[in-house]
Amino acid sequence: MNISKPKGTKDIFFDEINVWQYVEENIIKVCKEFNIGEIRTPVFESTALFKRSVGDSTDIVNKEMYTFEDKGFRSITLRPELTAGVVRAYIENGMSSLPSPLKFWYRGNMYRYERMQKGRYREFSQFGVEIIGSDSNLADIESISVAYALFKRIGLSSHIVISLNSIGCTKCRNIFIQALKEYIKPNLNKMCDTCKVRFEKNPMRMIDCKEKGCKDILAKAPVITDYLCEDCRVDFQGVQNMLKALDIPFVLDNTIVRGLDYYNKTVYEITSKDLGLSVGGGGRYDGLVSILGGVQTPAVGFAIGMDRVVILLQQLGLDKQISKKVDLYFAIIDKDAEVISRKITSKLREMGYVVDIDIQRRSFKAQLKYADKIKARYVCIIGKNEIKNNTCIIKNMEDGKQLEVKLEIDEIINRLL
RNA sequence: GUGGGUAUAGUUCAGUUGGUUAGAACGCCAGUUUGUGGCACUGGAGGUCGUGGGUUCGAAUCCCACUAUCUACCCCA
Repeated sequence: MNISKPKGTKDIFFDEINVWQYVEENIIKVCKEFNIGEIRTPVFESTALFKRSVGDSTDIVNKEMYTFEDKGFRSITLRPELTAGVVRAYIENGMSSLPSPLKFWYRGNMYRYERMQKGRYREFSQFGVEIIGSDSNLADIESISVAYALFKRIGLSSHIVISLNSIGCTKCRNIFIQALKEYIKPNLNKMCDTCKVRFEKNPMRMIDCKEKGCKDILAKAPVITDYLCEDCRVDFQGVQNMLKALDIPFVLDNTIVRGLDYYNKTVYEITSKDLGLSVGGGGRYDGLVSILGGVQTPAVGFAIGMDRVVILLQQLGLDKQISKKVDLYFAIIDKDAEVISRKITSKLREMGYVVDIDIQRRSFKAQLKYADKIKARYVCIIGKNEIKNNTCIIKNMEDGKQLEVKLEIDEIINRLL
């Protein structure tokens, strides 16, 4: 083998794929319960879509996109996130004329050209929900509820923290930015280089700078929540009250500003204490639909990093509980049993049992050994004697006890517990 | 983009001051008498020593570059 997978990608199989499927199955269940429909959009989109939506000054657009020119000289980008694609689809398919609000969920691979690290890949998978058309904070609540319901369903709700903040509307945010800049200005030369650039281009992003010097200066900086206009303040307070009433735990964190430009009002990040990593985030993006050429439409959404959720499940040992088992393995010791055992096998499979069968004509001993290795709960043995008597032997692999029964579906099923 | 570590069998790793045919454990396959798994014993398969250069009579071992990987930044999911 001299060809290996591209940097930042991975192969998923065996135990790990079980964990992925476990999460995906629960996503489908939860979304169905919330009456959220799935949407699938292209893996690649026009580069302009992300430049306009995610924002020119963001790291994603500046240095992380997989962008290339196709044979028709179009600039194409592998999606680094999916909100932009969903909103594009919303506009392009005239969904504004559909009953509002619309709720979509998605699951797919995203691509960002980044240096690899724990839980960070160049091809990674996100699950997300977008609610388009409601300007009420009940929509914010709904989206947070979905995220929380999923974590609860997969047994992680006590391992995550929802950090909440409001970054206001355009009006009050601009007043805040003025105040922030005035405070920073005298100390600007002490700040890091990226902050100096952000001071001009995207002052909000200075707030979550991790640089020590910047942190010290920002510790006493004005706080966005003090500058919210009456509307935004009431809206944000309403979100908090509602979450409390619904017993969805959260903490307030005014350093959360999100790395994408399209957010406003309530934003949040979901982090794992065990991993020390963000596993998801979201918020309101009332301006995005109009930025992309649609009529002004309010919207909220979030995305969860599936890779990190899977890592979290594995790290907590929850993955072992969801490993899949084989109900019944057919050990065939006689050629005359090959057809009949296969007929029974397919009937059992149609009934939903997980059934495996020898496909190698190996020795009986080897077949039992194999059944043991794939963790078969029972083995059905059919050899010369059994064929002659029209019977089979059902062996319980846990206690080793076995019983001869008639070679009939019902008889076999009765032995499987 | 920046800093540090690592790279030998499917996996986890040994490999002496550079010296014949590169090892172990686990895993895999098979056998230990004819139809019974886990335990034990025996045997077998499996390695361009990450890639390419260089030093040397001789390189898994020393030097350089590249690549991959892990980790901390940056940022995020």
